[in-house]
Amino acid sequence: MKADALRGHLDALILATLEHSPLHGYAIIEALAARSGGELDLPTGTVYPALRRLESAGYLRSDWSEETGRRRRTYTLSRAGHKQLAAARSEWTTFSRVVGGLLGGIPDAGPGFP
Amino acid sequence: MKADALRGHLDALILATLEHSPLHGYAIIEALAARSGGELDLPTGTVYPALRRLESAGYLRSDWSEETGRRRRTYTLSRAGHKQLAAARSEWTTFSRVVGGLLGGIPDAGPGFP
DNA sequence: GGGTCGTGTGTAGGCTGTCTACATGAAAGC
DNA sequence: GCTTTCATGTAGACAGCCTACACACGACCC
Repeated sequence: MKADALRGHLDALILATLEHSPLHGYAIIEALAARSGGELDLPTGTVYPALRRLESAGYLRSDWSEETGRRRRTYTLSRAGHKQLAAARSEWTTFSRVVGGLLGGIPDAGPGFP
Repeated sequence: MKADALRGHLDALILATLEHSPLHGYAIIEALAARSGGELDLPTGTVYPALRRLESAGYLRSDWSEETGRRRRTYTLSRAGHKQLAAARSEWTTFSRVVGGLLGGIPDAGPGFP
């Protein structure tokens, strides 16, 4: 699945990924891939700018760590981020109901199947 | 709801709207508003370019009519359009399953809770 | 006769967010 | 030593939706 289809929903996915535990960028990509059953494979050039965007919007905080000898920037959901995630969930519910209704929708009125 | 969130799904909605009967642009906007329960209110500057895009992609055909004294361009779903709609439905199913799954989320599964 | 509202189609230019491609560097494995 | 994996990041291209505007005709009211 292309991230292109996510337009406007990627932020929510990232926030949701960080909901239970802080992660660094690379791990976020892996987590999304794992939790989607391999369906999502986001390029780094998509995720890193998104993280900086979310941080500058105040939804994430970041801290550098070097424990493993590798420098990692670990992102944590802020209070505003939690709030934003809740809002995003609600928006998604509306969105998927509307689109699903329109696409799946309208029990037929058309010529039938056998 | 903003059409901005539709990024990449608008085409599918338009095709679905035309599935059962041909409509002209203005009527498509009204139909989408009605069938979404007023949730969708697309600006003409979004829909008309989309229609031309879909036509030049071969998914729609258009015919001018002037019955009421008003010139209308009525769009009809082509065979390729029907096929595309089916593909879009299938994509939507995957997409909403994945995003819904990630957002609604997985009861944790995170390593290391105390 | 003039103003305004609803219907109807369309273009121009801007903005946002994703894409591809590239650059950098350290650790792990061969 | 060399390649792969982990890890972060930037630059520029591109698609698609946005706002704002322009045009035209009918109906209605004053």
